[in-house]
Amino acid sequence: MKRDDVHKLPPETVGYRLDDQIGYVLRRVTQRHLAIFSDTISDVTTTQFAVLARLAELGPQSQNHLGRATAMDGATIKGVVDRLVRMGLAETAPDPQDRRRLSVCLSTAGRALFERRVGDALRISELTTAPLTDAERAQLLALLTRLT
Amino acid sequence: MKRDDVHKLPPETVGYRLDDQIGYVLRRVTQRHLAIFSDTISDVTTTQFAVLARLAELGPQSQNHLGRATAMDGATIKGVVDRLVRMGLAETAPDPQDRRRLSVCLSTAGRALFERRVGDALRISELTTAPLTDAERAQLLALLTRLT
DNA sequence: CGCATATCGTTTGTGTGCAAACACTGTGCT
DNA sequence: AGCACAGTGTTTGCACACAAACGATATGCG
Repeated sequence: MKRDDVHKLPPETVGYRLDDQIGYVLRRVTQRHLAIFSDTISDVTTTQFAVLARLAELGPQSQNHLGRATAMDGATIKGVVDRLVRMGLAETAPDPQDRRRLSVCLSTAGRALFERRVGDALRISELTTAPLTDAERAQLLALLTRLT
Repeated sequence: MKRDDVHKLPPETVGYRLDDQIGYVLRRVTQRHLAIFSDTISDVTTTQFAVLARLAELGPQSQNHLGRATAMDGATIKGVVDRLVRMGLAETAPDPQDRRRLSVCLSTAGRALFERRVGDALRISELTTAPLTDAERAQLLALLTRLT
């Protein structure tokens, strides 16, 4: 780095290594995880599966509430729900109690798909963390959860 | 969960908690990191900054090679480079040696921006991992790197 | 030399994600 | 009753991210 310094990196840039930045590493790990997911579960995406899981867990929800429960903003959850409805995995209905709300629930096919794939979903989490021991796995999850 | 089991979660779904799945946690941590980044550096996005950093580090690169060096596929790196060029932060030129290649390099403004923001970028990584101690920070990065 | 193969860049289509603006509905307060 | 305010859903615009298909160019091998 001292000699032949063609690109003239100034002193300020010393100490910055892209590969050590948490954001860059997060992006790369996410990429690998998404690849593992789509290799295993090809009918829905990660976010779509998250919505199915929450609906199975919580039952019918308003679209906005569902978005908060799955960490998606209004515009995003709308797109996801629209696609799930188009695929016949979810159904929507206006809420008679509150006419602002759009109630979202699983269809029979959606529930069946979720139950059929839950095992695969658990295996995907294991595959993603396969290079780690069980203890390290738990540690990683604990550390990441604190950054939420 | 035993009584009044309206949503009839079958035995298969026992043991699946969305909040414990590595993919879901990764997505949430990434969301928080992106928010911190754009609060601190508003002129470029995380991926754009990664490209600037690599160009500063490696010098002029072909577009495809630059994509591999920043973990982006061909379609993605093209979009990022196009936007950087439009913003005047990068420049492209045909490679005389290999006419398939499009050589990409930093502009003067691009280099200046990178040097001006490197300190902020480091601070963003610290802010993102602020809930952790230094030891935990290092541990997290080491664990994540093994999942690349 | 000529051809198979690989690489490079581009385009199109689909699916997240966020910000901002908008219309409509509910609620609380006066 | 009336009005301000908050919540809900929708739309638009921008920015990744990947798959697939395509044309152009390079390279290696017979």
